[in-house]
Amino acid sequence: MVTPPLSEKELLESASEIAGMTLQQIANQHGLATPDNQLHHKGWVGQLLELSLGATAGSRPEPDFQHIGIELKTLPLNRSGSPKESTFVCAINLSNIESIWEESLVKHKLSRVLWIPIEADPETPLAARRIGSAILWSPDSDQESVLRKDWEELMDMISMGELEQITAHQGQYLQVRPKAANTRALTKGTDSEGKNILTLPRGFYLRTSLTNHILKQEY
DNA sequence: AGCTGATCATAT
DNA sequence: ATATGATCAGCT
Repeated sequence: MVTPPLSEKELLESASEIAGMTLQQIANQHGLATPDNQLHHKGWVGQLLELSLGATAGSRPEPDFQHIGIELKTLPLNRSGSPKESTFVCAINLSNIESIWEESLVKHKLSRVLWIPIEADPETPLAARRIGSAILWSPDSDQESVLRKDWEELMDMISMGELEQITAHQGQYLQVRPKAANTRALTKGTDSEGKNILTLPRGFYLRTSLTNHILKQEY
């Protein structure tokens, strides 16, 4: 049982200690078996890192390191060392639509993030993948203005009942995509005539164009 | 090869 | 169903 970090400094020290280690080494420290692949274990790497760094939130809607206000995100890298996947931020509440960026869940979630790069070339077995150097990030003013513009455009459409017209092609850094168990999953929403409907749950995701900048900024 | 739309596991 | 953690896989 890893104790939660009491300060930002403690968290960064812990992250520094695991940099360079393999996922197998971390799993061994916690008596866990490494799955052969991630098809049925898509969240395994993220949960392993939560354990290793003493995150406390579990599945509660709170920052991973609540009292120091930091969110933990793993960042899978391809063989070129660039982000391989988009990053899920949060689900969109379609029955209580946010309208103010400053008060939005997206802004709060992204206010302070500890990114942990992880090797994720499919040719490298999961157990052998190495952990990279952590990056403690907050959006700079340029990044935040793009995020805000994307969020406002997308939320405007949602508030107009135009969710079904939104595609993942929209947004420079933020995009809207399904966030559901499958296409049969439903949540409450509103159509363009203001009528209540059931629709596919959606979430906000960060494009790799942003996470790639965050990675490169460090060098 | 990168991207979008679809999907997987677990806890509450 | 919604929150957490994400990656899969077919299409362009």
